[in-house]
Amino acid sequence: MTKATGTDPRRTLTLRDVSEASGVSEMTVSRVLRNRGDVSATTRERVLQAARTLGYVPNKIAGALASQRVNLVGVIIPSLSNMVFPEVMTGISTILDNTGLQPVVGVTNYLPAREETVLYEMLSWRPSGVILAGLEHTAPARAMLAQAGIPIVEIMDIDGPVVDSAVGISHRRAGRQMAEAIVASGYRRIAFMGTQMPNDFRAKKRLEGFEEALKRAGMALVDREFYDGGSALLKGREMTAAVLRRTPDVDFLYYSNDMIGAGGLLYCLDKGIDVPGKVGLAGFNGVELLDGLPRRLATMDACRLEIGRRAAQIIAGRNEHPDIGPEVVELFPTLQPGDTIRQR
Amino acid sequence: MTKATGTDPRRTLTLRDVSEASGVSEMTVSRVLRNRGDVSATTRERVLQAARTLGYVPNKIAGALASQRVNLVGVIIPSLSNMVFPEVMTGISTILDNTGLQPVVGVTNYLPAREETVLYEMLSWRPSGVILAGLEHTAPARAMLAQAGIPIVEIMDIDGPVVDSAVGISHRRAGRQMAEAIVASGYRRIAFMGTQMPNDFRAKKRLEGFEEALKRAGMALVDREFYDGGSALLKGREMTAAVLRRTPDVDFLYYSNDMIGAGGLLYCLDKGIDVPGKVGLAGFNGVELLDGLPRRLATMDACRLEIGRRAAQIIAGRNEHPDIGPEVVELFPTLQPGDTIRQR
DNA sequence: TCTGGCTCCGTTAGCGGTAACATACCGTCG
DNA sequence: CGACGGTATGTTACCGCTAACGGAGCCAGA
Repeated sequence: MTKATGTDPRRTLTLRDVSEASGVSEMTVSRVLRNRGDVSATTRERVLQAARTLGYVPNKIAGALASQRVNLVGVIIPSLSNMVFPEVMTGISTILDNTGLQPVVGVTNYLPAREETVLYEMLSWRPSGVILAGLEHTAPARAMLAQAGIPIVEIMDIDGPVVDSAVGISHRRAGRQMAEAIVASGYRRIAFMGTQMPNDFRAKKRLEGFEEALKRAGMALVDREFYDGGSALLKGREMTAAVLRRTPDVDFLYYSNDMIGAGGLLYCLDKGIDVPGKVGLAGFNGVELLDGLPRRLATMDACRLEIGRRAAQIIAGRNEHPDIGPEVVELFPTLQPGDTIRQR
Repeated sequence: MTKATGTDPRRTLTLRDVSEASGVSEMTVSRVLRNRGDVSATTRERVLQAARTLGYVPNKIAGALASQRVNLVGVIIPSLSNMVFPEVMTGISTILDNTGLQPVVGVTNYLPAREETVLYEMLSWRPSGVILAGLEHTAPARAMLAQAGIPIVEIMDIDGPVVDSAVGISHRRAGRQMAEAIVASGYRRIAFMGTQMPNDFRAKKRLEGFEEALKRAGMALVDREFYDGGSALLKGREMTAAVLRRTPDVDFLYYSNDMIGAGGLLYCLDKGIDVPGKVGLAGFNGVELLDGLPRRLATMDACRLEIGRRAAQIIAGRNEHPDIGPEVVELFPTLQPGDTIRQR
């Protein structure tokens, strides 16, 4: 920012410039621009006129410092390329748009250390609240959250201890439910495919729940395959090919997300495999993409939009009424059997 | 933020708290925490120790106001659900990560009025630079950009007048190139499918370029179909079905983006249509998704990652050396014929 | 006429940092 | 031994805005 001397026309404008141009005090200008306090209609008009012709843009930095109020909400998510998170963002935005609050996104790439850094950066802007994905954080991050003195909402997951508020689903239960549905449909030789990522705790919990339910039914996974990086759709194809080759008598393929599931589905259809007769498939998430596939993949909706909305509501509510306490909201995903689990 | 009286342990900490805890002046603490100026190793250690145990998080609002420096870069994009933009974001992040600058995202939903609002909000935080998609802005937005006195980079498109700097491709040329390739492969009855969105100027320019090249070859589109909203993959199927029904002798389907193109491809394969023999297909963008499809859709890479990188480089460079002037960078997308244009 | 209560607007004192300058302390060298 | 330069720290004056309060002007009612 060029800081200029004297009458440089490109010097950044301040309230004082507007106040001089309109012949009132800075305070009155401030009041007009914030619609706060009583100002006569004529003065208001004169000030607005001056501000417009000058092209004045208020300095929120100074405003925030003086008022101790920052209309930002930090949102910390693992990734933007997952589609899941943009959708959560949409949910958050729809609510925040009516509140004067504004989301600011930070991305961690599933790295806890990065989450810590991003959180630190965000908190240093003194936001009105923080929404962050997951329950697993580094110890310093946890300490910062506890100290921050602002509403914190952990989203997506509720299987674990919560710092303050939380909105999410039980991934463990989701995995269990899917396993139960699969077993109930008569499938017996079940394989799993998913991401390698050690820090995708939610995928891990789903798998745990899944295996737990299998065990309870006296069964276990007959094969498993992991990937990391690359085009999920392609990886889904490749992993499916690998599993079918290695374990030809497999009769169900459970994918940790819909994208690789879709790849697997396309592969099976390519190969002329009878789906869901010979092999059943299921994914997780209910991504929009699935609607366009030749067959609807069985999946579970992760309530992403609703999670975003509820989280934003908690922040907005506690911002208005600071005496509201923390809250933990569990949402319940619905199983959508689609066309890739046989009905009995 | 709870503002507290007296010795409330949850009062937000300030430099003063750290300075008292470590027995030095606030200024010294400030120096330590910013790694600036000379501080003896012992004091430094003592200060850091105090800051850590207190859990002090600096207040960037105050810092920014005092130093007239804000390490934020505003990034304004039309949408997060397009995949194109997350990828641009990735490009931006990789560069900014090494500079101490931090991206802040704003989303416009392809609404010019919303872009204006978002821009105003961003500028009111006095960022070090702004990156925004497209060359089309409202008059007030354009005025704000011109006034801001910070580096501005318009990205994605270079077909038009630039406010300051720009990095992008010529969508008109891209459309033209694709048309030429299609015509050269012997296709003659070509249909177009794309979004309805009146504010997706880049898609519009591609179509213009496309039609222009057709015209030059003595041809014209034989059919066209638009959609808006919904699952792009599904819409691609539906539109393709509609076009094939309405214009059975069509021999090429040009899609404004790869997602609907993929839907169209899946539809054609479902129906057993000979691709690319009887009908050829092409999209635009080169999304990762395509790698997993049964056949590779012809497309053009829009250089998204590189656009993000170059834009960020411009901001970072001009931030370091304010005397560097504006710059317009044209990138050249490459046509990837894939398997859906017949080779001759 | 005076009081009280409005409406409208100005003054003052920060918010929590940092730039720029001042200062204390030390060793070195002419 | 005093002037000098470098290092390590403190002091002062803001940055641009807003909370809180104060005061002028005006009208109604006693």
